[in-house]
Amino acid sequence: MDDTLIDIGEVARRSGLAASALRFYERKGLIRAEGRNGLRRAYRPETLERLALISCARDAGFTLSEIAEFLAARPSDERLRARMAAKEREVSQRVDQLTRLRDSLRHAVVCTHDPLVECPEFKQAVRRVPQG
Amino acid sequence: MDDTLIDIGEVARRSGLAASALRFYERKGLIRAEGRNGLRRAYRPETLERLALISCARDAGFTLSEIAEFLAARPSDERLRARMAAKEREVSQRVDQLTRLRDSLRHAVVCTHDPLVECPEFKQAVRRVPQG
DNA sequence: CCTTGACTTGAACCGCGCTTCAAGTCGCAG
DNA sequence: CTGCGACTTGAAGCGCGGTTCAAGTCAAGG
Repeated sequence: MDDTLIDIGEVARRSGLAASALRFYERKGLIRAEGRNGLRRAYRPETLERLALISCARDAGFTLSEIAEFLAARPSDERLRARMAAKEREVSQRVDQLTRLRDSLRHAVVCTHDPLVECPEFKQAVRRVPQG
Repeated sequence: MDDTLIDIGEVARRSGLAASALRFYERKGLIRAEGRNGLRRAYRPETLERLALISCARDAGFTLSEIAEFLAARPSDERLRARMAAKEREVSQRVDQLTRLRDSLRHAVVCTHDPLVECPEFKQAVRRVPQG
């Protein structure tokens, strides 16, 4: 019908996600097909962008239902806005913690402590963050 | 017997982990009790430090078996060292991505786009990273 | 028209990281 | 000695994020 629409195989290929995952996301309300070509789902190309965002958020530790909520966010939803602000603080802390962990790993690669886990420099990763 | 050893209930309380999780970690080889008091596990206080490290790594997205490997690392294990170097690069990328996501969330909190997900500034989160 | 093969469905299954349960053991206070 | 309650075990169960399977549909090419 509309050749600007793409089918699930192509979306899978271009997004790097399995077709089964795309159907799963649809059941969860994260994406939807614009229409059908016979039985086959026909997706708008923008879906790829949306999927990239979904993958990013999922990698960041968001659950799929959180992502679904955030994707539906309207500027008037103050409760959701507050949840996003909370999530922002959470992500900030994760950034700090991951940064320390990265530094520890970086050190581990050249460390001679035996076992590595005993190295005080390595243990930096686990340093208490103020207001943890 | 040895009152420097602490029992599972206290470890649970002080680590914030459930006793069931501690037994689970033991089965997975992540921690071990120094001895037993009757049937009861008796842990060395250093276990708490180790658990903090485990929690940190787990929050960072390491699987429990990865963590077990890394905890056992000896400086002579070159293969493991290489895996840690790889993990370091992975963590670096996650830091970058999370940083972008944090910035997007920060913006989302004050954004007026409707729906939010259409905001170009918000979409920064998903910006392609060179050599992704 | 007929085959091919990518799609469709719902349901069952998976690995991970635990938690819960049932049944039993034991240390310690009274 | 008698509870009590915190511990012990193995096995089963759970929520998440999907994958796999069986059986069926259908579009397009030869």
